[in-house]
Amino acid sequence: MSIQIYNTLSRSKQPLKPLQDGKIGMYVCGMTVYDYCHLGHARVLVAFDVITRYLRAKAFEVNYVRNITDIDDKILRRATENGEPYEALTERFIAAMNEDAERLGIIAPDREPRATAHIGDIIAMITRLIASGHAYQASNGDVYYRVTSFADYGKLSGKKPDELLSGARIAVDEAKDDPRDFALWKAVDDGTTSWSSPWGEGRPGWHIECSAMSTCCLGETFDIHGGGPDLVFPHHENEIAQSEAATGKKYAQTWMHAGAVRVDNEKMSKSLGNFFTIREILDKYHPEVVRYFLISSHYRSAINYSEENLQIAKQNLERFYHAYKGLPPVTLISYADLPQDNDFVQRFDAAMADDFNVPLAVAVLYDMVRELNTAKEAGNAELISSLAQLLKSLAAVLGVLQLEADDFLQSGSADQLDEVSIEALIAERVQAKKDRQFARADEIRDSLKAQGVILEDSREGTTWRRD
RNA sequence: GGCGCGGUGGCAGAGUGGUCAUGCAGCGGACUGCAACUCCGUGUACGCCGGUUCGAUUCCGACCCGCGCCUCCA
Repeated sequence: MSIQIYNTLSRSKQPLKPLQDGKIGMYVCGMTVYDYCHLGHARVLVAFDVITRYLRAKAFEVNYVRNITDIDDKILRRATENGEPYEALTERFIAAMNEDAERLGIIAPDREPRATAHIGDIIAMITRLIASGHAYQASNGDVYYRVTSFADYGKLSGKKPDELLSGARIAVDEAKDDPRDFALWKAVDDGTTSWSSPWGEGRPGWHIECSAMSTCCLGETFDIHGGGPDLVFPHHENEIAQSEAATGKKYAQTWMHAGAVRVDNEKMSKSLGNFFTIREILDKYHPEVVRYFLISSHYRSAINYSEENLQIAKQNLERFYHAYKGLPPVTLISYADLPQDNDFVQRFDAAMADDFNVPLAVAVLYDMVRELNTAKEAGNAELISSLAQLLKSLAAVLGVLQLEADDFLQSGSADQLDEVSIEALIAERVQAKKDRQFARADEIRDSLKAQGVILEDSREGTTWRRD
């Protein structure tokens, strides 16, 4: 069965047809590193992580490139505010980003090009655009892209150039020939944040770096270009204009965009100031809870951040990890080696092949959990073992459910009641129960519960988890 | 104003022209000393109004509402 992917360019699902058999080049717009990543960034990271995992599971050789924008007006402004060199600022936030990504279980991209390391490629592309009449140097020294020179301008975002002109929100810049034109090169000469170019000292505009880096890493035409929902226009539209005008070839085959993260039904964004950083959420929730929350809706639909929804994600994961309790060790099976005639495998794969329908794939996992729990009650060792192995192997494609049950269920912060004390109280309660002193036993259980520890009795003994 | 996306049971969230999503919560039962966990059972859900159809939540049209982009943002 072929994999169907929704393409923003065509506004429809299309079968994935790699340019080269078995290989996929994918470029995803990454971070501008002047602040901590927020949950919206996490959404994009997780979405394309799952996509990459699935494509690799299906034996595609994925070359995943995710850039880092490390030179930009916002970076420079923040560095000035802090009174530090901009490189110190960007290095710090790159490190923070890597830390956040790792905690969320994101597999590192194959390449992480930085804008400042590709100034030569950027200059080369701008030179090409000027030579072909798609760009010009203005009187202020800036180099601009001439939007009217590209007939297909607007094809990604569905905008018409004429309507952009009538919109009152485009600032009229005297230096530009046309208000719709955008900067490829900004003329500045401060000795520290500028580079030499045929047009004098300066630094690149925002959009050109991605055209240059993607072409550099993946070629002039490649398979998938992804990013956040607010990049469709103008960023990705401008990338297409630059790249296709420069090369005369189709740029990306498929454009994929993640859905927005909202707070109180409003988009979470820096400009609105209503964002939550990944690390502050991770202070309150286990990383897998955050990851699960982010994949529990389809990657293209909007999700709403709320404490309640995170809490529900936590409860959902608890159900999964409960099923793992008391299981024999599980060895993962690679996706290709899974039993292809198995109903769960087929349903899971069909869901994922249909534009990465993770919520539907997760529903399959729930069906497996029920069957696993039933097998556990029946004591069917063979079935238990095979279901557990299948469940964990499929979940690996989503990057969840890879921990040991207690590592998830008993995880908590340092200020909570320690394990030794909990175990001691459990031992005391076991004795009380044996002595049929149920009042004392219940007292211990209630006391632990008040401290966030839930006890569960079973034939095999008493286990605990944190609430 | 232009362009686009969406409105599914208490909540979250898939999906389909005609018996099931799934999870959480609720209710009933089993299990339990009592719970928790688990299992079984349980809901006249598809914004509104028309149209097409033997039959529409699913297709078509109008309307209402929400959201996004059009300016830096993932």
